[in-house]
Amino acid sequence: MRISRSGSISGRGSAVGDVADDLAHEILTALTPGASLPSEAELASRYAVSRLTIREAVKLLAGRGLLDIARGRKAVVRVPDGTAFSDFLTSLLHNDSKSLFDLIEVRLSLEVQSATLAAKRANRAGIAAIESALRGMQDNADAAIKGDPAADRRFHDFDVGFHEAIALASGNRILGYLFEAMSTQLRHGIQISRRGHANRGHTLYDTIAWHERILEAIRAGNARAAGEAMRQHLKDTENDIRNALSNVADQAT
Amino acid sequence: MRISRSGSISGRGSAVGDVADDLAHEILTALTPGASLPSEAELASRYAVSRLTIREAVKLLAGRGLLDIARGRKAVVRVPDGTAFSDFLTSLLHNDSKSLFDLIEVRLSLEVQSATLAAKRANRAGIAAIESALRGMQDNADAAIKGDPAADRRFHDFDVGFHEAIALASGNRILGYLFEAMSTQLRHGIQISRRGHANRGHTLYDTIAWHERILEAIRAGNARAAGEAMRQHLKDTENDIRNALSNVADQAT
DNA sequence: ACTCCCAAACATATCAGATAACTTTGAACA
DNA sequence: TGTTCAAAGTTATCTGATATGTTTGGGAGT
Repeated sequence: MRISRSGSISGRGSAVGDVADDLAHEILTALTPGASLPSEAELASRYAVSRLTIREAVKLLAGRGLLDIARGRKAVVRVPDGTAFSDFLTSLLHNDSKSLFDLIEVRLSLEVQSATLAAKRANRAGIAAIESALRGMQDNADAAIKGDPAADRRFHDFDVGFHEAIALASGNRILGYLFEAMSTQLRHGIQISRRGHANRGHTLYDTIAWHERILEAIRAGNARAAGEAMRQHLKDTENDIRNALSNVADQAT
Repeated sequence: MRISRSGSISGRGSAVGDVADDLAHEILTALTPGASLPSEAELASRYAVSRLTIREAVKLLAGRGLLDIARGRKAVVRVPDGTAFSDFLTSLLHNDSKSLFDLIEVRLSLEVQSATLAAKRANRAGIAAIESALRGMQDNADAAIKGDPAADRRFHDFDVGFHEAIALASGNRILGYLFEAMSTQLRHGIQISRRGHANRGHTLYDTIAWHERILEAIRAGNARAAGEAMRQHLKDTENDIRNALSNVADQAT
């Protein structure tokens, strides 16, 4: 079986491919996320193929991220998210550290654009979401610095949430999905970066200060300033990650 | 079955998931693209499961774009490309025209970065590839303008090839994959854009002129100028697409 | 009436064995 | 040497059966 350029599963003479194509089309056009597919038995009789063929087609679509499968339950149409892209990245990155920095480069570009667009387009709700994430960081900073691991994790989650809120406020759905996928992949890198923070004497308050600056620019509708602040913030983060990685390398030798 | 955050297929209690995870790991670490997987029968005995279980796991990985399957042949490890991401985009875009412009926005950001990085990093071979694509456009422009459809298609292909060569010359593999995936999705939009060209009195030579400017900046190692030229070129393209779409809408009414 | 629990119905997960159809390979033949 | 073709290898699909998880509706107990 071949996956064709159009994204369809070439099913010339392949029952599984035909069924998968048809199901994919139906999922994308007629079904809403959260809806259930008919049972395997019903699909089998509808397409006049065996249950096995249906199962393989459904597996194929699950692999593409269109369906969630669980034992005892019908297959459920998946809410679109960045997972498929994240899987794609996983297939490319493996353990390559160059790929990590490639990814950071791409993220920088996309987040700068997110901030720029957010400054132009964010509505009240979008700005409120960004503010709320920032407040979460502020509320947990003290405890995190004192060594409370739960607060530390909350701080980190709000940090990611801040960036995600900006991606969403950009009004560009694709940016949102890409952010989600990349942030999954970067989670490891970010943890390294926070160790880097400690090494460089950064404090969580520095991070907060950067975020405040970004938020302020977005609130003021200053697209250029928002993008530039984001760029500098991420450049900082990138440097931290580089330092942390070289420290790890040093300790290894 | 669930797809977990790490991109692995959660196989808690699921034979298919376990096998798929293990195979995926082996594919990514031990096998090179083009290599064949063992036969289903051999895998079945290796994992001590039935052939069916192997088949479903393989289907899952094929859906994720890791394997190519064909009847009568062993499954082949796929050369990484943008297809998985392209499929992902397909599941998001369907027929939404807003999504098309979302995509154009993202592409602009990524291609500007590609041009910027290419100016910094492109080696002789990379620049030669860009030049070669540009030459292809120049060689086909006259015939294309005179109405030769084959030359017109070649011109278009070289146009895409020019942008792809820049993405590759950026030295960032992820940018290359993303470009490939997005260009598949944008093919339709680009065709509309070329109709827009005609409407706005643009000529293919204008396109060539833009490309020459971009190439010159890359050759000179002027990152800022390369990025800016690319940005303006794509802004132009975006406007053409907008005009073409509104023309289509006008004709429809 | 209301709540809790459990068994039956439903649905997926996996196995086993068999046939069909396609690809590759190597030996026989011209 | 080159071509043909049959056999072996491999995937594609079907049928039918068992195991295991989920949902649901009715009955027991309060």
